[in-house]
Amino acid sequence: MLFTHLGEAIKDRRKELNITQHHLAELSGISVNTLYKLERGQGNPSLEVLNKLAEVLGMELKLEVKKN
Amino acid sequence: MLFTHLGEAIKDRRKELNITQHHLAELSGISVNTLYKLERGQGNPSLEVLNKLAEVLGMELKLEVKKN
DNA sequence: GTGTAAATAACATTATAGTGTGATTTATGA
DNA sequence: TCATAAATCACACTATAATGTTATTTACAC
Repeated sequence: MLFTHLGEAIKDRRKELNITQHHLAELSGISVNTLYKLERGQGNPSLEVLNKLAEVLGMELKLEVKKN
Repeated sequence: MLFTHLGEAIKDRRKELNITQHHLAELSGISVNTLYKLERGQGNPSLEVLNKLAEVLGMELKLEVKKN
């Protein structure tokens, strides 16, 4: 529930690139289980996992001061 | 080494707001140890920890497609 | 509708993040 | 210089992320 947002961003990007969970997991060096849960907003992924996925997906993780 | 970037962003923001590690940890509901390691680029923080900190610091975590 | 691949799911095990405690070191202000 | 607070660090314990295996369900091409 908490991380649906990030999970969907990853899923959308994966679909965009037309690769399967299995394939993305393999390319990123993480397990399908971890990816599957992440995409569904379950679990609490580590920064390492997010970074690995971001790299393969051509994405970047940013931490910025919120603008009003 | 891996996560120096995020760690520094958090440390800088904390300094900006003039609060101590102890205080920020308390406000965020995480331990000082976890925060301390994160700021130093050690460890591998979970998304939950990053989100808790981001909220207190008035920041947001974004995952975006990299632009060239 | 049958066969195949992809996604969803449960579960036990292993690796490790997160915590609490206490000690040491580094600022910092009186 | 002395006292106090903040930051750094080690370490053992607990909670849980990540994995591997297997099974089930869903989607999709033929």
